[in-house]
Amino acid sequence: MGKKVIQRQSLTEQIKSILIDRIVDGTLAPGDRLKELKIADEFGTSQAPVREAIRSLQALGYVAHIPHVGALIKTFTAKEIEEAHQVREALEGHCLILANIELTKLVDELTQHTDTMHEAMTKGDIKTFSMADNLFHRTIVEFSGNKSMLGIWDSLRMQLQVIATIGDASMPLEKLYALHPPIVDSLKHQHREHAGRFLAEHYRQIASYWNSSS
Amino acid sequence: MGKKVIQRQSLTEQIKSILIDRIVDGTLAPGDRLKELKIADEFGTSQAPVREAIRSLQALGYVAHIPHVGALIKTFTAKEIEEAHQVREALEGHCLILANIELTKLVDELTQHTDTMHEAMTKGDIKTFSMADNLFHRTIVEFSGNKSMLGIWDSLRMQLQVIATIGDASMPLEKLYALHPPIVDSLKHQHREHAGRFLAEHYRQIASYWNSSS
DNA sequence: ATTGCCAATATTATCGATAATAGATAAAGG
DNA sequence: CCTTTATCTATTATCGATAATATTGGCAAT
Repeated sequence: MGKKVIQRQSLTEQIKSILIDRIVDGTLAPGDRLKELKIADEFGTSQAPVREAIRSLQALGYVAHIPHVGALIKTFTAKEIEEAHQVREALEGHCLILANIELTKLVDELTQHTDTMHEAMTKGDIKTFSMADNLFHRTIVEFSGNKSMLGIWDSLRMQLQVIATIGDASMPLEKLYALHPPIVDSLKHQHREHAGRFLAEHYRQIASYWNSSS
Repeated sequence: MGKKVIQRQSLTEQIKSILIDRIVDGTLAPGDRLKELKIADEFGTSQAPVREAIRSLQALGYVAHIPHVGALIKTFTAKEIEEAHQVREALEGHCLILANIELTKLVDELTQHTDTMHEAMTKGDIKTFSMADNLFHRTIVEFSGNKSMLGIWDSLRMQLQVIATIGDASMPLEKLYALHPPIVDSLKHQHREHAGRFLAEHYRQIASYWNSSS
């Protein structure tokens, strides 16, 4: 005990997390410009820590920095979004088919998520559904035990968040839901190749919906 | 007369590329510490642009930043290196099997690289061999047309460079070379699934060598 | 109206200096 | 002799101010 409970976080870190919160919750929308002095003024700091915080955001893929112009919250083209989907498909597919994982436990956890999705679907609760959907796929990568891969998977959140929030581009929950149980069932029977194929089908469907509405 | 050769690159950018060069060519070795004022002094600038350049390096995965301590050139654990391999395998595998690519052209280019590898092998030119090997795999991802994926693939260069330079941990060139033609041949016969399997085998072999020597 | 230029303004990039912090070293106490 | 605490030092973190650059809006010429 007696350790300093007050973990003093650097200004940069504090500013960074506040800005991330704002980006994630939409207070700062894609295309918005982050003005260093304005933010510095708001937090009562100098320009330096704000500048650093913004650089960190750039590293995390939240903003794009243009010299002598500043940082803009990233906007993604339809192509970039599709590309991100493909990357996730590649990573998840590899984990399903080749990674060294405990299938039984994975099936248990995935089942939980499909259950949640099903419940949210009947209630029409899009937000909960999206979260469970997201967790479903993340869990697959998580179970591979490959932290680097999970980090990369996570780093694509910005690109794919768009779809989750802009509802009209996503398919009906029923269709979306239906793509998941086959994956779990295949795994339940140790048919990892099959699971991989269903996963590919899952992403193919999403892509076609996405393309038809963009 | 014309204007001076306008120095359109910011100090930050200039410092950044110099530091990257030094990291890549080994002048700055893993574990080395980057001292802001020392570097600033060397370049005759203030601390600020150096600091920013270092932040960029962090974003690119070259250094790890520890608060109030500074930036250290990244060192990777055996596990992280293995993880990076798996990520590349996942991405390349996806491109081979599922991406929409021009197989004929890909085969052409891959053949060029295997030829280069073969020649370097007979000469015992490890460096050229490594470069061709690297290009071989990069080409697979490049042909998918997925820029985001290629960016991620590239971002793993640091983790895998270690193996290329530390020769003793890599397998004999002959063995390493032999893993590539089967992939090209499968593609030549449109057997993309086969190619994928040979790719997996390729990475499996490398992993086992890596493990036995670490 | 449309284009190109220039001044005015807003904003980033850089500076030099100071404050805060971690790590090393020396001093004090058992 | 060892442990703990205080002091010193090297380095990062932050500051306020200035320089460099982009953007905006007005004005003139066509």
